[in-house]
Amino acid sequence: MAKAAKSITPPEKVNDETLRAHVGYHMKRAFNIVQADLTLTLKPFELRMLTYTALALIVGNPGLSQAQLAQAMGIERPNLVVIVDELERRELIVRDKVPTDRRAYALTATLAGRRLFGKANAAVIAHENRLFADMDDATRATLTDALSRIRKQEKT
Amino acid sequence: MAKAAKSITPPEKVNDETLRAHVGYHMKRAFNIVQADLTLTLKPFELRMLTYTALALIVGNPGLSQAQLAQAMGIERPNLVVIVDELERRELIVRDKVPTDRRAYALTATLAGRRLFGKANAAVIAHENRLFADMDDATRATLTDALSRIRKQEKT
DNA sequence: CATAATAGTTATAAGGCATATCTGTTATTG
DNA sequence: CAATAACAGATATGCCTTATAACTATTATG
Repeated sequence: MAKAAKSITPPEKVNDETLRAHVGYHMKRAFNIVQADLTLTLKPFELRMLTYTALALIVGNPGLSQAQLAQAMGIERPNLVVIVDELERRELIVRDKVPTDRRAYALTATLAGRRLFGKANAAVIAHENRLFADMDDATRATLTDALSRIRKQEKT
Repeated sequence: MAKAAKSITPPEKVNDETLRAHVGYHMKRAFNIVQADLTLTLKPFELRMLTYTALALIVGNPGLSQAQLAQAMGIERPNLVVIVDELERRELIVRDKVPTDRRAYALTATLAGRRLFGKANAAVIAHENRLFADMDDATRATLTDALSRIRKQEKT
């Protein structure tokens, strides 16, 4: 009974029974933790989740257009612009003109970009191994599979 | 081959193999979908995820203080103020003075608040059943359990 | 060719979240 | 017990994420 002290009004422990009945509640709580840890993990590389994700997709899809990238990231084009701006300014990627379509840019990672991504990605893998340390591979696979099966509903 | 059209540069389908190796990536994608659907679900009640959550916790913990609520929701006190303001303005909750501690407020849901929450919560349950329709109860339990086992790491 | 559609951009706004700071109030402690 | 620390709530402020509207330049279409 360390510091029982002065319990203001009702319970010391807040009852969240109603919310715990919802899967989405657990998803949010878990993701908050993962996200916070990921932010710390990426900080040494001066990357945020969004810039890391964009860089990952550009590295894995050389020549990608901004519209494709925005679509893949599930964000709107205007919001992607500043992300691509930042990666370009840091010379991690280049915006090349597409000869066959002068409206579009072909995004490609530079050598520095690929190198930084390699290091950042290794850190992210370590971060995940740390966070999911007490979760065996089978459970981890089940978790991943269950999550990836959640899909948008068709609007009948 | 419906609309193959004019494939700008590289693939039609963006390769996110690297990202798919991370559980957090699947968590974010899945949560985005759940969150978007939840927003639509709560709209008829003029609730957002945060106001719904706050209301749920106040209904389930009558007399809760704002500090306790903020801590339970994992947000900072200043951000809770506006949420509680909104619920109070809509007369879904009341801020009662705590006689034993004149600094604190005891939050309690009004009858209208409890009624609205009842309806909203039923809608949220329906929303989850819809989203997780193709997931059997065992998988759903495994998912919930795996998610709730993700914990903040001790900073050795 | 006129019009629509597309790629990228700019401007703008709203929501979510954090920090610093302030006012009262309560707790601690020398 | 008076001085100080700690706490509850509130205000101000700023950053990040995301969305929409509207603009330019270019390409596609009827």
